[in-house]
Amino acid sequence: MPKVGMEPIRKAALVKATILEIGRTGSLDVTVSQIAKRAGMSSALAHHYFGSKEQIFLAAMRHILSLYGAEVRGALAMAEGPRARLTAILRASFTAVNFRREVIGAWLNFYVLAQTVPEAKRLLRVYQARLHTNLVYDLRKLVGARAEEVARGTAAMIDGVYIREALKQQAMPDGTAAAAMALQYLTLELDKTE
Amino acid sequence: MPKVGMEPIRKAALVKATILEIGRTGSLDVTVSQIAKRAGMSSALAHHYFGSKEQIFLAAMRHILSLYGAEVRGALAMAEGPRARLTAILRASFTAVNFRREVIGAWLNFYVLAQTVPEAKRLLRVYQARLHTNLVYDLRKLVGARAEEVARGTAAMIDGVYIREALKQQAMPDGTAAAAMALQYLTLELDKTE
Amino acid sequence: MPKVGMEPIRKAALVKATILEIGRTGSLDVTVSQIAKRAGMSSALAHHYFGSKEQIFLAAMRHILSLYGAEVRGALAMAEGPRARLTAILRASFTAVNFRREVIGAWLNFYVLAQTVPEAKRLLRVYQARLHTNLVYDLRKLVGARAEEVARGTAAMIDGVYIREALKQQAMPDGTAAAAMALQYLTLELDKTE
Amino acid sequence: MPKVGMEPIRKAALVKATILEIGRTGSLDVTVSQIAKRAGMSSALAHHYFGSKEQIFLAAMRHILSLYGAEVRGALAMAEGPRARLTAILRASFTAVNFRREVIGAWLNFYVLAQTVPEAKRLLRVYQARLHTNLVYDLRKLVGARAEEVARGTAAMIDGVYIREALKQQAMPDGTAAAAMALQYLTLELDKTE
DNA sequence: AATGAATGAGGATTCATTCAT
DNA sequence: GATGAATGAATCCTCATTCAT
Repeated sequence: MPKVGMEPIRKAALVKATILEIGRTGSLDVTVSQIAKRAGMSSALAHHYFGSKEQIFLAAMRHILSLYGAEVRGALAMAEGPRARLTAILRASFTAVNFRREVIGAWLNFYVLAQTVPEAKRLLRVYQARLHTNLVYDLRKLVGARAEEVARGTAAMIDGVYIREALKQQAMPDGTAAAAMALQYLTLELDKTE
Repeated sequence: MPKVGMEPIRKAALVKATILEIGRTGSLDVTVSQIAKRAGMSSALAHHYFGSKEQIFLAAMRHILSLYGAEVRGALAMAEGPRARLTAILRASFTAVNFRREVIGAWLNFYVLAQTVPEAKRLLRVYQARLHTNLVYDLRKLVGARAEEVARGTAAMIDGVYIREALKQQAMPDGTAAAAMALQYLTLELDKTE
Repeated sequence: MPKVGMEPIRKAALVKATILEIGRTGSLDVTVSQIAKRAGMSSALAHHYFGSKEQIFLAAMRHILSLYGAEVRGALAMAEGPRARLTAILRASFTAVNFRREVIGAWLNFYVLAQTVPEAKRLLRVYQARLHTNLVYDLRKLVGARAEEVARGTAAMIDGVYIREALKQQAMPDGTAAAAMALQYLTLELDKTE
Repeated sequence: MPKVGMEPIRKAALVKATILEIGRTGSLDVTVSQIAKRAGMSSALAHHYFGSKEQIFLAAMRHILSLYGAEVRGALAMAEGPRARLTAILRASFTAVNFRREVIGAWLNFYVLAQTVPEAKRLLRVYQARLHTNLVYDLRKLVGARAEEVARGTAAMIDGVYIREALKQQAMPDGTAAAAMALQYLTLELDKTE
């Protein structure tokens, strides 16, 4: 039996290792060798699969963004009514899957990567656009014309909570508390207009 | 008598150049040579005055943080009453001096630097602590026990607005709009309790 | 299957090149690039295998010391009786393998290296201790209580002859004459007590 | 009053500082700045007086060699008879002035310098030649034809004792013991022929 | 006389990337 | 598929030396 189907396994291992390494060091100054080592292979193989370091980073970004997207979709599927849906989106943003030490560190660095690498910027904008659309969709029903504005505020709050968590560097981020902070803002906006 | 007194001039030029370069490239991957060149001197001289690249970065951070501090102090000096003071703090956060393209890019990267360099983390924490104290001081009078919570929310909002601006990369950041977004949150909190 | 097993070959080539370069220039101010070039590879590869310049130097030292050790052991294996053994040790010290231009130059510089690099000092002390032990072992039988003293004198004489040879810088060191000088001292000591 | 006559003072201070620094670090990798700082002046001034680092080193060498020469001359002046004179020369070699920590370290490094800098080699050869002449002069009367040979052996012994002391790096070198070791060899040679 | 200012040249080290096997 | 081998390019940093004052 030929060793087929290794590609997705290897790639997944590299993506995971990349996030861990970026999260661990808190910086993009991670070498391909470090990543490959943690993924249990040679750096040459990493290049073989991804072509370049930049592509490895982008794959890691896509992974995190898709994890996030999945979490949000899952949460939305169970929520009934605009308010519940909005709450679900926010909660999903601070789930244990997303609001982990490494992921938070990676997140911050992806913002930096986006300053340099166009594709990274594009990815981040896609994420922002989706979040915005999702928020506006339900906000429209609750705050009408102010939906856009409130959506922007909410998104800013989410990012702000993330970035501040990155600085705390405590062992275990408290997703619940973080979600509460973001929810607090949203609630104020909603209750004001209701 | 030797040519004398260049040190502060050179250092200031380097700090300025550092912020410009970090802002321009949107990353800490800036070489000392680039910085020195932009500051109109050799990289050797940059090292002579600062000792290391890290120290150059830290000096740039200190500069930005002190600019920010000055702006806040200046605004506070003219404000009467807690509400006006809180508004002043927020407005100061998005003044033309602080909310410039380069500075925003630098800000983001300083958060990254703080993940690696202890002194950078310390500086950022000092900034956060000061902001927190300032906010709580006036919030106490307006929202009482919830002061701490609201202060944290406000700070998160400020950081969130900054980080999102970094991604826009438009020619001229709109400080007024940014301030408005942060103020909106604060207003909601204040009006709720009043 | 990758090209494999180059490490020992490369390392050996680098060690040899290091000794040659130090011997040629008569100083430790040799660049890794020079060494690597002479060894037929890039300086990056030299670092890859040794990690640092210091490690390259230490490897070269170990090589020379082990050559010396082997020479002494070989000579001792064929010698019968304490006097013959002592003579063998001295002769081995000035064998063609050891008493070469480059090796003499390297030797001197290793003494300098030992002033700065602890591991180098340790290596040199190990060499001295072994020589001392070897000498004392046989001297004890011939001069009894004075063995320690005579051993120290002999060792000093060996080092002295080496250092003076370094200054001559003639094309071909005369190992026989050098050995004779050291033997002369030893003979005097032995004959005096006999 | 103009500040005249500073030159010899400055030069002397630099020479002293050079020996101290070389002795302290045990290597020639001493910067002009370090030397100048220890001598209480700027590195620019050091260059002003000596022209180059190499010249500073050479001046330091000359100083040490002349100290040594003076010590020997002084000792010879008081000695009566060939045997006493020879003893005096050896004793002078390990006087407190010469056999100091820094001076020993400097000595070793001057041998290294001599490998690179022709003038340094010349100086060292002059020293060796003088010592040789001095020794032979008196040895001739005591051992006749063997004078040359014994002189070379004695000189080697002196250098050997120095180099080994450099490795000990103990706080206070024991000049008396060192002298005794060299004298022991000489005595053997003399007593053998007498 | 004296020094702060300034730099060019160089050197150790790192790393993404390529290649032969 | 997989990796050890190999390197060019880059970067930080140091330092002897020069210069203007």
